[in-house]
Amino acid sequence: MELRHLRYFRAVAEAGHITRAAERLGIQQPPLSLQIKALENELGVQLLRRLPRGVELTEAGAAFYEDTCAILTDADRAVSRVRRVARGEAGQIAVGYSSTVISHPAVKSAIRACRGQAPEVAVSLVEDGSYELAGAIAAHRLDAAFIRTEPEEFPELRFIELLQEPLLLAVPAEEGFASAGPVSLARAAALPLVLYRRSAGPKLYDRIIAAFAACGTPPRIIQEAPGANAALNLVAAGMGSTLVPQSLCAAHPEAVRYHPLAADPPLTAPVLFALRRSETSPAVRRFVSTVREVAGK
Amino acid sequence: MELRHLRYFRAVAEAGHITRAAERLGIQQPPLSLQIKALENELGVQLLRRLPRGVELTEAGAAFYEDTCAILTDADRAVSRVRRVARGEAGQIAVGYSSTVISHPAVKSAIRACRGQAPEVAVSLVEDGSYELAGAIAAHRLDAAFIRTEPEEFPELRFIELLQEPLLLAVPAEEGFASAGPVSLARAAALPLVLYRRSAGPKLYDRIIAAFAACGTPPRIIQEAPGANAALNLVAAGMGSTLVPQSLCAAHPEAVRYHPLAADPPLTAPVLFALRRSETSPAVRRFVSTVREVAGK
DNA sequence: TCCATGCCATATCTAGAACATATCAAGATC
DNA sequence: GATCTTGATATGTTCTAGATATGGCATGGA
Repeated sequence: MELRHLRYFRAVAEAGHITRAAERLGIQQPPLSLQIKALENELGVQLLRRLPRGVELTEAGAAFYEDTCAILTDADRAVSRVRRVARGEAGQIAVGYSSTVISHPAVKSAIRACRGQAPEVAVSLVEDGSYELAGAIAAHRLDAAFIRTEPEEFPELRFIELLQEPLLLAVPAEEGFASAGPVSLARAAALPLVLYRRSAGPKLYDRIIAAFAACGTPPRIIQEAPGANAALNLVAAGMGSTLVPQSLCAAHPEAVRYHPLAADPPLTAPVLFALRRSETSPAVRRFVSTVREVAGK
Repeated sequence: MELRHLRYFRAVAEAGHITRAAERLGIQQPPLSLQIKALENELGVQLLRRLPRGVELTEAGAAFYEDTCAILTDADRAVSRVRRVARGEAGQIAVGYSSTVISHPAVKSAIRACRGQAPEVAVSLVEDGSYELAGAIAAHRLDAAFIRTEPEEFPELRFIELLQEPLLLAVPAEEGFASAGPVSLARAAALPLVLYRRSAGPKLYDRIIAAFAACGTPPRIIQEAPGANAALNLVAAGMGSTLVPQSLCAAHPEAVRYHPLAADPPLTAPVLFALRRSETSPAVRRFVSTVREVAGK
């Protein structure tokens, strides 16, 4: 049995005439009669009652007509679906993010843009640390990720810098400076600092330490936190101050005050986009190009 | 696109090798390669990545593989279903019954036997009067019916007498005879009678009247009821006595006493099975033969 | 009663497609 | 670098879908 038999049978069932169905199908009547008979033979079932005028479905034929229509529409749907998947308009992608990037408006709008452009792509989001995310991408558990720090150990991955955002000084509200204006590194160094631990992002960590050192005011680090969000929580609790990427400034609006940092060169934290160099999935490639487009990179 | 392409693609996807899939399919490798390529061309989508060892599915190929399997199993199911329908093992039938036959054990067991033999046949049951049921069968709204009276006006229908059951005398409990034994027609004639109206079943009605007349004791009919069940309700209310088919003797066990009728020849009511002479549906034909088998007719 | 009409079935032919055989090419493995 | 594995290509053969021509049968009108 082939789809041709089903297409022919459907046409005959709907026309009620073999001759008329043949016209609609663009073939002649005898081959259509033969094909229908071949189908009946293979099934071992009479599908049509031949009447003096036209044909009508038997009980079995009526049941088979239902299934025939379902199969043919499923086949059509499968064809259009595979084409959409090949164009990256359907499918599924798994995207990771580290906790300090998801609040950045550019990241949010990138993900929103993807959903808008390819609503049939199911995007699943996973939060984890930069290193873990990179490993998951290399192991094909994820397809891409927004991270802060570029791990060195993954030559098969590519990292695209989407943006640099300034670091802010986050101070407990009750100890805040009078003005909301910029604060110099020297003044910041006078505050007791909570900082995330170096292993969570050594490059930025070293840049911060070096910046303080450059203006002759080594910072006073009184507490280490596992990450920037944890450090912010400690600030909110009044334990000290810290430096966080600007996009976190919506956190703890009551308990924490955020001040721009006056530093030269400015202290900034990057948002990186990680993906496999040899990516084949059309949905992922489409996602990647949308993200780069939105970020202008 | 034909089912052949889908069968071939499924085999290749599952084997991961074109050559090995060709073996399983019982064809040679070159035509299989060509068929797969033809499928890819028609879809305009690359389904396979050709590797040094075998092939693997692309994203689009994986999506298409899912749909392919669904379509192929649907096609197989459609084939087996149409065969079951043709054998009368699946489908749907609409059966009618008049109110006084459904309680007969032979009717119940006939319907139960059909459900047991062809559980995939959906049986819908409709209650109505004998004339209405016959009309519905002739109009193809029903397929068959269990009735009491054979209407004359339907030459296209066949009526099979499944059984004859004796009539019982139903008497209000407080007026019952002392013994549970048979009651002669003459004694019954002394009671005030409730009888269903003649139009509901003229043949049996006339037989009853004639039987009374034959022993010289015309009955005293004090009330007419639309049918036997309604008459029984009146008996239960103490309005009088009536004659009902034996299978109704489970009704009103507290309020009504049932006595066999001593009459020669015995007064009996038939159960008829009505169906179209030109029935084509295999499910209905199967139902009919099961009913006749169970009834021994 | 006869003929015209409409529609499906049968017989036969042809062109195209599916499949087989033989061979090649590319990458992997030793 | 030789060999093996595996898919691609080239070419011939078989089978079958479809075309053409014709027959059969029932219906409807003259």
